[in-house]
Amino acid sequence: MTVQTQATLAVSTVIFALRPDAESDFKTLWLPLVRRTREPFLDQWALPGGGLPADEELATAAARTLRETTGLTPKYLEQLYTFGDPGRSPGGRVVSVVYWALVESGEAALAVEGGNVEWFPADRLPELAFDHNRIVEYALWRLRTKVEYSRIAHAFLGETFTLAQLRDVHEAVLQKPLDPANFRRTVESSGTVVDTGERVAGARHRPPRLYRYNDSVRSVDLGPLGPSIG
Amino acid sequence: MTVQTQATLAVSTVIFALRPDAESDFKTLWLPLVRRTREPFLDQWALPGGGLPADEELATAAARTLRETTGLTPKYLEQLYTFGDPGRSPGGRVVSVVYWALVESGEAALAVEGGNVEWFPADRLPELAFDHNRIVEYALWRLRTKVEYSRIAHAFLGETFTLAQLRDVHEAVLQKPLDPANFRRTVESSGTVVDTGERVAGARHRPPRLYRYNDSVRSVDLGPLGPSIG
DNA sequence: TAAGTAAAGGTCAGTGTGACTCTAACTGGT
DNA sequence: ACCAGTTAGAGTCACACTGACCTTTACTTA
Repeated sequence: MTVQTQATLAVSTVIFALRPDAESDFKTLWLPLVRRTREPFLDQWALPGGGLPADEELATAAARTLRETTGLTPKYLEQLYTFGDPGRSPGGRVVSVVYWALVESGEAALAVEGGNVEWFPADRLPELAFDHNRIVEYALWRLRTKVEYSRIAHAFLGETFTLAQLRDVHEAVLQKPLDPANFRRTVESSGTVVDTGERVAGARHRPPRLYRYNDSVRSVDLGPLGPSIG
Repeated sequence: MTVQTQATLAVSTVIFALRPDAESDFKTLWLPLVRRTREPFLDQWALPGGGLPADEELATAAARTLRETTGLTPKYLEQLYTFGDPGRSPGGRVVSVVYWALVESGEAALAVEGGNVEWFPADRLPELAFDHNRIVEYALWRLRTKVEYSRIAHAFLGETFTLAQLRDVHEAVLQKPLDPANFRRTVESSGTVVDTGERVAGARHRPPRLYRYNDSVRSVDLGPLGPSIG
């Protein structure tokens, strides 16, 4: 006796990784897309996602469909927006709860590339199915303007990292060079990272310190539920 | 032949207005709640909202249900978050796309108060139906921390306003006093308001200028679609 | 006409940031 | 064994922004 609306509920995920890019001075943001295997938009590229099962939490469904289609496990996952225009999908109406996620480079390399999954640079995408181009556009904007992006940058990195690596992430997201000295000053005084005491060996220069993300400094802009995946 | 999930889709709206408050030095945020007329949570207070009709845009449905139950037409309406925990509603699963809105004081006074609609101060709410307390909490946080809050403050005011009125809004949202001189400097140099050339008559002091919101300076954080109601 | 009040315009000191310089510490090549 | 090259990492300086505070202006009411 539940009221049935005629809309289908789906979840999708925009997930970013960082890759070197011949076209840019910096690393750039890439994202995996999935080729559609049925109508509508047969054979076109689309965001990974799927229908919402009856008893599954939204974020969980997003993470699961992402894992099933691409093999990726994001380090950061947050709700982005819900798209529900009648007419955004030919055929029945689809309301999509879209998540955005970040994955570290090592993990990204393990993705099940080939076949129906392929990585694309975020600012040079093909024409996607549905309104997915607009969705990616918005996710990019959110990533770049997120006040707290300095707190989530480490999601692109491993457990420990050098300040140069962290700076690389920021430069990639913002697509502009950052002064190393100023960057160091800002990050160190913000308290978001902790010196592990260790250093990287085997470099051809002074060995840089290794830092770890400071968990005790919690970000605030994580939605009402916090990040769904740690 | 559409895939039917077993979830019901609904929209709700958290809408704020500004009111004088005996408990506070500043005006405070108030919001209208609706008494439920059926199970679950019969007779408890809840956010205005309703089911999503098959062919209605999400924001439009939010605005319509708000108007139908409270008589309010918001000046600002933006998507807040989508809540979809299985178990957030006893009975069938409900996925709620929640909007948050602002209404100017004059409009707020016209609301169909009494009966099943009543205004409550945002920080002293009764126990609400479903997870609505948490939703209001999050909407409050969004309002207060919104980087662009200076751009939406005028949604509480009429077409023209004095800087003192605008300052009142900011003080109410932030619940702390602001230096009039510094406030003026910041606002004037930001370009968000325009001097109309007119002044308010009949005050018991130097007559203040009337300002108008500068439409050409558009906010950026309006979601992928921009504000749904102008 | 004096008193009271808020608008409106200013000063000043502290803070954070960008641009830049300089030194330290390592490696690889000769 | 030493020099050249490289990056880490510390420091300096000027400038913009902000909070606190002061002064003047313009109006109303008693």
